[in-house]
Parts: sequence; structure tokens; C-alpha cells
Amino acid sequence: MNSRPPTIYDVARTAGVSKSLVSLVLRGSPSVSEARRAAVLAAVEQLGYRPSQAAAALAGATTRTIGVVIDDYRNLWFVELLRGLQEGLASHGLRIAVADHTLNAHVEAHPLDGFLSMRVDGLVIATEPTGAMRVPEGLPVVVAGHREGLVPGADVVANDDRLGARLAMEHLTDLGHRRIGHLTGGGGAARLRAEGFAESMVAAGLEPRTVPGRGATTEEDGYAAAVRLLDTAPETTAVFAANDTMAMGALAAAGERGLRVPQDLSVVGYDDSPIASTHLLRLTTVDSRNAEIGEVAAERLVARIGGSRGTGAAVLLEPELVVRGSTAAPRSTG
Amino acid sequence: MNSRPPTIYDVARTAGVSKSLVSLVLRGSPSVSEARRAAVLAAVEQLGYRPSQAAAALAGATTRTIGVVIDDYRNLWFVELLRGLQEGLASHGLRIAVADHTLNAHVEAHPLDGFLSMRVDGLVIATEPTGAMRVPEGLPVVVAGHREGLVPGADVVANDDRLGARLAMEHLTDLGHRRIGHLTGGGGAARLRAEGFAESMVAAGLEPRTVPGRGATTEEDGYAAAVRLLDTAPETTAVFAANDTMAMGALAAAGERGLRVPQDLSVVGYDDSPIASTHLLRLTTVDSRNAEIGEVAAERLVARIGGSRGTGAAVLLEPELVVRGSTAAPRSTG
DNA sequence: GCCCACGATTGGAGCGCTCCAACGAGCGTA
DNA sequence: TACGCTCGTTGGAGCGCTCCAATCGTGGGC
Repeated sequence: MNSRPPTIYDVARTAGVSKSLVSLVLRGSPSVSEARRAAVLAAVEQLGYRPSQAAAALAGATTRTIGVVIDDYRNLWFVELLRGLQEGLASHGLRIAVADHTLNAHVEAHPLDGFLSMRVDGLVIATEPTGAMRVPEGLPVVVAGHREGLVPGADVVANDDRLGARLAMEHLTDLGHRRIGHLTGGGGAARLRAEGFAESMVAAGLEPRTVPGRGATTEEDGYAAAVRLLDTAPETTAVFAANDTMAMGALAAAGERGLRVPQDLSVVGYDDSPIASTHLLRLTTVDSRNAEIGEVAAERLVARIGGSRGTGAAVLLEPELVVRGSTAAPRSTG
Repeated sequence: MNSRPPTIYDVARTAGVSKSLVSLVLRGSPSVSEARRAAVLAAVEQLGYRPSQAAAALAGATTRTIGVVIDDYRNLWFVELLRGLQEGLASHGLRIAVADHTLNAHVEAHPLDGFLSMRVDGLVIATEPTGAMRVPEGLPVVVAGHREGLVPGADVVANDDRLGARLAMEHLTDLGHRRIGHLTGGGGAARLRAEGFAESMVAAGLEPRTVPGRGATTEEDGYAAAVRLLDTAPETTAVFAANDTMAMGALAAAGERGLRVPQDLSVVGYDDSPIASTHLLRLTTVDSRNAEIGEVAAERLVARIGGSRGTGAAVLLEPELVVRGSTAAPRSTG
């Protein structure tokens, strides 16, 4: 019933050339006559031939694909990262394969097993790296968006979370806010942002008040943390959340308490994720420049695939404040 | 510098057995003695051996992976679908590979090329199928979440959008709403939901008013459509949106006009996506049961891989209304 | 004590490609 | 005319597995 897919030999036969010539055409060799190239391409089209990735990978030394490990499809920050990566890799003929860490946890013991079996040419880890992430020596790896370097020898590309937090705080203090709370969550990035928050507050002579959610950085966590903050410190005029999703929860908590945003309460997020720019949130946030992070990560990867020895260097991009409608001067200044 | 990864021969040598025995152990053959199995597993561990997927795929007839084509990572409806698929496939030793249609459009001419090159054992199309999606005869394919069967021979698993729309409308009319508007978008599902809306309205003796966004189904589309609706028909007391994202835009439009939800305006979405259950939206919506769709799709795929001839049958799951905080009786009934 | 059957183990062939060394044909040059 | 070159093209080897037929070893039945 299912005739096996055509092979390179089938193409060669119908084009009247050797299998080697077909291979040359497919890989874009310049030393093929126009006539033969056309004949081969026609045969490919006619037969609906698709080269077998498996055979190509086995025969060649390389798969021309980069594995990207993300945390969870629901955290949309990876979308822009992927776009940047794509852009940087496509010109080098490299493709991307994405794996979701939480989803795959059920099926694979070791989080990178799938990609290692696939013999990817490089790896982008867009997750909080764990100790279980042992990587074969010599495999180019870059950790993107996270700073804790648990992967030995990996390059690191991220935004400067501490600086981003300071940008957010400057914005709020410039507006005149003095009683500012921070909603923090789990993970390294959240910790750095919390540190940046505390530093800024102390530098401004203000008392830093940091409230955790329930361990993670979801909307629910943001809501829970904001409820706690607003109930225990009702004099608060501004909230800085560890990310946009938590900020969304804060908006909900504010609404429930009859606080209007931004008139009664200013809210700042982090990441500039797609929800931040919606009409409903119009969230002032810090752009962590994930597309650029992807581009730099691609660059690093390509360099290391090209043979340059990786040194485990870290690149920190400067985040940028994005002012939207969720921040304003406090009602009663002073 | 980079010593090539160990092969099955390396494992065989250090375990003191033949490569065939290693292969048997790896694939869980019952007819291997405990002693040898232990020796092989120890060697695998010691060498950090990972079987080459490429070689396995080439040698075996099958890759044991199912390709899933999704539209756009930002449309989160696929997350639950993936979970259901995973669940249904894992027990059969099948893994999942995900490709994003919009992202890959740049790198591949044909949307399925990557998966066909990979020689996936089956395909789940979780996108509006296009004519360009030619699939080799005999490859098990199921279209998930969409009803327009442009893929010949494919099974279809989706929710009954028309029924879902009717459920939403019943809910609103039961609450006493009479002046109800519908925000519609592009795509087959949106069309079916719009039809269900119109049917329900006509059946109830009401005038159906349907407003398109800007061609798609984003938050922006929902906002634009809602603005148009509320400005041209301010007597509207309830809005039914083609999906949750559009409903989010509607909430924004309502807020801008000083309409409180649900007191002044009820809003119903569709999909029960993760944003619907947030504290900020508390959106009444229709659960399209995407996890179950995934499970049924997995079942179909497994059956067809197992040899049963596909007939292009369609399975329609019954959607369920999820009532949250965005709907209530209209202010002035009648 | 011998033979057979069956479970455990093995080597060989081959999957569809890429890479490489080698080939033939035409050209310019001596 | 003979030679070396280059360009375009070719066949063969081999990548690391799976599958299969063949082999080995051992215990039970007679």
C-alpha cells in the first residue's frame, strides 16, 4: 500500500545521471552543468523526492540542526528568542528543533537525551540550567536568557536583569513614587531582578519591600503576592513585578481592591512579552531584548561550530524600558 | 578535540558482548539474560552512550516520531492538545516533534518538508490546512482542531464549534440577554462559531449582529471589533467572541468605555485557553477540550500506524461551557 | 548417554546518504 | 602530435544502527 519514499537512486535513474551527481545538485555544488542540474531538479519534482535526513546525518558528520530547550510553551518569552535564533542561523543553513522541558520530562530521563540522540550540531538552553544537563565535551552550547552557568564551557547570553530592575525603579522614582513593592518569584532571573530592586531602593533611601508569590512566576503567583502586598501595605503606590505574567496578576489584585491603574497604583512588568502590549494591559515593562539575545546566541554557536574554542564567555545585553499606560505619578506625592 | 560519540560497537566491546546483543537490550527484548543486560546497561552508563537516532531511523523502517504542525507558538490552544497527544503516544513509544508554521515559512518552501525529510511515522496538522499540504500516500495524518479537510485521506478530530457557539448563546439568553453581538475573525473555526451564533440568535427571535476584526483573531482584532460594535450599537449587553484572545480585546474596549464587566457588559470567549482562567480575565468561555482532541488524535494515529486503513473520518467532541466571572444578567432586563 | 528443541547470542547484509579518489573528455601548450 | 590540466562526473566505501538467519549451549526426554 505505502510504496516506500523515493531514494536518491530513483532520482538518479529518472534523471539519467549518477547518485553522486544528484547529491551534488541537492547540496548546491557550483561544479554541475546547468543541463544536468535542471534534469535532476525536474526528477526531484516529478518523484516528490525528499532527501532522508537520517541518511544525510549518518553519512555526513553533521546534522545542520540546533536544538533549543525551552522551559514551557506557556512562557512566551521564548518566541522572540526563537525568531532571533532563526534569523541568525538560517543564513548558515542551520535549522532549529525545539523541545519543551516540562512536557518531555515524562518521556525522557535526561533532559537533553533527545537532542544528543539526534546528534544536533549545537544546543541552546533557554531554561534554568540544572545539574542534570551534562553535555558531551566539544558540543557547542549557549545558555540563553539565564545567567547561572551550570553548564560547563557554555557561552551565556542574557539581558542584564539587575540593570533592567534599576531602569524600572528609576522610572517609578522619577514619577515620584516612594512606597514601592516588588513581586518576586522563583528562579535566577527573578533573584537578580529582586537584587536590582533592593539596590535601587536602598540607593534612593527607600525601604525595599519584596513579596514572594507561591514559588513560581505565574499569573497566580503575581496575584497572590500582590494581594499580600496590598493588604499588608496599603500605602503602596507602585508595584514592580518580576515579569509580565506576574504583573498581570497584580493588575487583577488591584482591580479587586478598587484601585485604578495607573491613577491609584502603578505597575511595571518585565520581559515585554506579547501580553504586555495588549490593549487590556498596556503594561509598562522592561524589554529584555530576546530577539537580540537569539541573534547573539546564533552568532556564538556558528563561531564555535566553525571551530573557535568556546571560553564560556557571558554577554549581557542592555535591557530597555518600555513605557505604556500602567504607570503614572502617584496620586498624592510625598 | 571532540572525540566522536561512542557507538554501539564501543558499548559492545566494553560490555564484552556483540553489537546485536546491545541492540536487543536497548530495545527491551525479553530474551536477554539478566547478567548481560546489566553489563550492557553499565557500559552504556560508563560511556555516556546515546543511540544515534539517524542510524536507527535508517536501519529500522520507522522513526517512532510524530510530527505536529502548529500555527504559531503564540496561540496557546495547542498546549493542551500537545499534552493529550503526548499522553496518548508515549505508551506506544512514540515521541513528538513540533514545528511552528509561521516561523518555518521562511526556511522551507513546503510546510511539511522538514517532517517528510525526517520520515515521521505520522503527522498531526493543528493548523488551518492549506492546499500546499500534499502528503505522501500512506502516511497517517490527522487534522486536529480544524474541520476543513483539505488534506485528502486524513482523519479529522475537532470540537463541534457550532454547538459550542450555541452553548455560549444559551448561557447568555438564559441570563436574559437580548442584544448580543458577535466578534468574528478569520479561519474556518471562526466561521463555524459565527454560524452557530447566527443560528441561535435567529432561533431565539433575536437579531444577530456580527462584527469582524481586522481579518485575524488576535487581541487587536477583538479590540477593533468590540470598539466598532460598542460604538455603533451601544445598547449591546453581551458580547460573544470567536476566541479568548479576541474576548480579551473586548474586555479592553469595554473598560475604555467605562463599561464594567459583567455588570454592564457580559463577555464570552472560546477555547478555555490559559488566559481565560487568569484572575484578571475570569472569562466565561467554551472549553473546546483540546486535551481530549489530542488523545483521540493519538488513538487514530496509532491505529493507522498499526495498519488499519484510514477513512478520513471526522470525530467531533462536544464542547463544554465554563462559567466564570465575565457574565451576569443584564442590568435592565427587557 | 544421546539427541533434539529451545532459549540466548552472534555475524552479515543493507538502510540512503556523503565523501573521496579516480575517471573521461576536451582544451591549451610545448 | 603528445602531454598535462581542468572541469564535470562517477563508483565505492562507510556512517551506526536494525533485522534476520545462523549458530551456540544447555537441559529434558527417551
